[in-house]
Amino acid sequence: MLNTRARVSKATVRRIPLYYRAVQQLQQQGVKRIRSERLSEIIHIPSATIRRDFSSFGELGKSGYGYSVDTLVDEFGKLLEVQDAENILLVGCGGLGAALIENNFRRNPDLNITMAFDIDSAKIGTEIGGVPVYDFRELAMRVTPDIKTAIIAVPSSAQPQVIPALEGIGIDAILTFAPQPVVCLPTTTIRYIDLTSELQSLLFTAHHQQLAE
Amino acid sequence: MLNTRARVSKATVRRIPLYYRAVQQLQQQGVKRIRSERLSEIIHIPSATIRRDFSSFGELGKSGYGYSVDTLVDEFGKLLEVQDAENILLVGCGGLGAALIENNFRRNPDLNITMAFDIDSAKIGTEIGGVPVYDFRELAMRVTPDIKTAIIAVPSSAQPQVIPALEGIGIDAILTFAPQPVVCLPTTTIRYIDLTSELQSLLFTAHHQQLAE
DNA sequence: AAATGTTTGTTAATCCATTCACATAGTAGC
DNA sequence: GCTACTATGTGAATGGATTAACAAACATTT
Repeated sequence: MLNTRARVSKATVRRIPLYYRAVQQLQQQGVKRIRSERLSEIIHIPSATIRRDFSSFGELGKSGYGYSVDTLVDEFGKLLEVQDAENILLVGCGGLGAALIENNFRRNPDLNITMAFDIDSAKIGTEIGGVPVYDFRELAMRVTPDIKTAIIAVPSSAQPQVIPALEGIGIDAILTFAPQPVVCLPTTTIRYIDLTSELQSLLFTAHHQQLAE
Repeated sequence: MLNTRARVSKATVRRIPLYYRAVQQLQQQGVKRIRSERLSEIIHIPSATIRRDFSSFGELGKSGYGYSVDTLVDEFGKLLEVQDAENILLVGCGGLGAALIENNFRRNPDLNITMAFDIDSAKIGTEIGGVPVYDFRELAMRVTPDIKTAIIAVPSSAQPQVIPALEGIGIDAILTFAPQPVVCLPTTTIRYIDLTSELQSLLFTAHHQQLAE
């Protein structure tokens, strides 16, 4: 069923989670079939974009019918590998880090923060939302080999020390909230979430919108 | 000095905060001039992109010299309007909301969360990091007219009630952590930060990278 | 002041993504 | 089974952003 390795564009990859979430909701509502036109209304992505995205994963739909919701849930689930849980470690148990642990992607049982690290001795040895907090200097000792993914919530200044340490223990996917751009191995996939930048560029757009309107 | 309203692309807008942060740091280090080539090494954006972005705000540089760091700090500061403080309200004082308030964009004195709202009576009336928490049902009563910006950190299911209420009191810029897409007024600028999607698409890329490599 | 070297700003080329529009293939009704 | 619909998947057109490459502008040195 999977397409002959048609290249999946980066823009499409960023939309997979949105598709997955939407079709999951439809499935829960008992909806059995969905047209691209109708899905477009729900998630606010043009129907042509939806059809092109979907077609890059194979011929998921049927002409004159639409898509089977169950099929879509299966296919996107496979793409996102939701069947086997992804264990994740988190570095930096300040306000943001602690909030992320508490939350722990509760809606997605396949995403688990299983351990956390900090250098603050007041936090080391404690638990946050059931997740143990270890000394970051014991990283290599504490980490289990199934963990390939890390979330970084440390101050920007500390990040340059954190990344190489993570790469040293086999982490190859990093989500970081420290905006400081950083050099990492070519095998490491890194993504930045920069809250200040998001807010500033949002404000820029909002304040300059009157010109466009 | 400002260019004759050359259109600023969306991609450029998203980079302004990065530029601003970088040139601020250079200024603090006492650096007086910077070439696009050198700046490129620092922020990992190609020098051609930097020059094109900068030129959309006017002729900021000088051939054979580069850019004056002070000039850049001034210009980007003006673009981001950092001189007058932006007061922000936050809705939803759960783990994430509380962490955002505690943090309160401390590095950027012009960004201030000045009040917060929740519907949990245990939180109403308290303070978080010096910011008062009010009853969301008193939104119209409590909000001051200088506030045009809101951050939403409520569960997705609650968001459809929150947005119209905010628009009703004059909010026109919204940053939300609830991924549920939502209809809002054409005058409202909204931006989503979807942590689960970011993580899922990161993992997709990381897991499928071996094919590309 | 002339010559040499440097770096911008921009034109042109390229790349990537979105959108249009429709032939094709399947559905639904009779 | 035949006819009338319907919605996909995709070639072609468009649009937006990035990158290459270089003429023009300025700095610096002699």
